[in-house]
Amino acid sequence: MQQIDDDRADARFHALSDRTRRDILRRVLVGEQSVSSLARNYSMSLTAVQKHVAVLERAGLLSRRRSGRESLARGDADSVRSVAHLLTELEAVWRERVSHIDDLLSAEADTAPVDAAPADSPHRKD
Amino acid sequence: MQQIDDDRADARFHALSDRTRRDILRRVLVGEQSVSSLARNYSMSLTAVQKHVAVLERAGLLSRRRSGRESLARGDADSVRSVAHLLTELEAVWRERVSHIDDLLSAEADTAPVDAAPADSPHRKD
DNA sequence: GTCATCCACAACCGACCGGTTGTAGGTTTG
DNA sequence: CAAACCTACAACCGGTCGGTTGTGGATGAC
Repeated sequence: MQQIDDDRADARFHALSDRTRRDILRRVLVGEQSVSSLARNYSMSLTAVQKHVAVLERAGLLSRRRSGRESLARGDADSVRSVAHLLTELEAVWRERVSHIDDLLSAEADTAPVDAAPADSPHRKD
Repeated sequence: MQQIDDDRADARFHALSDRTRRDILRRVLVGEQSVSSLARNYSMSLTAVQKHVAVLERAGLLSRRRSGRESLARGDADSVRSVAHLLTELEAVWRERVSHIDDLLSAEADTAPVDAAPADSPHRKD
């Protein structure tokens, strides 16, 4: 279960670690695009673009639907948001550390006499 | 210049695409850790952890400082935030598309008589 | 000084990545 | 129908990745 979350996170970050894939994702977030129309933007083979789209699809960052002979890709804004959320949680760990330091400081202030300035009003004499 | 931004984004997403590296980053965001103390948390060689730390350092997600015989790693919350910002920008592209659709809809509403239901109240007779 | 600890670096290995070419099948279009 | 187009997939190739072992050099503890 946790394993699967990690798998998904691995896949999403990996999918985002290529500039061509990020560009493709940007385009399909704006609107549905066929694989060939996407491929026309890049100086690589159609097969290469197909593979990039497949990587993004496996990561859940886009979905595809078949319309006649073409396969239309649409970006999934929710999954992009969920990756951003992972990073926010990471950064939150850091913020908690800061608040923990605050706790230590106020504990210090508790044990110390009230006259001792609690480190955020350093030299009031100025 | 744009190239360098892409290089950096590639490196950061790549660094984040491994669960061990994400865990290391979590730990060094809480507080400085030596490479060996980090390595004790994982069932892999010290050299492997060294390499993971090096990848995170090259991506700018952590920095190191030498203290005696040990090398202490500290997470860089700003760089984590900057990656989150990239994703927010991506998602913003999607939101702009939505607002563009809103524009189209209101333009339609302008040209159509007010009585014509604007496609989101399909059959009121029900 | 001796010994344990921490780190760096090189070499190697199997697996995966990003890209190519080639082949083939389904769908429009004329 | 034939021709053009869009996609799928297999096979291959050089390079990178994640991991290992081995060697060696600083630094700290006794």
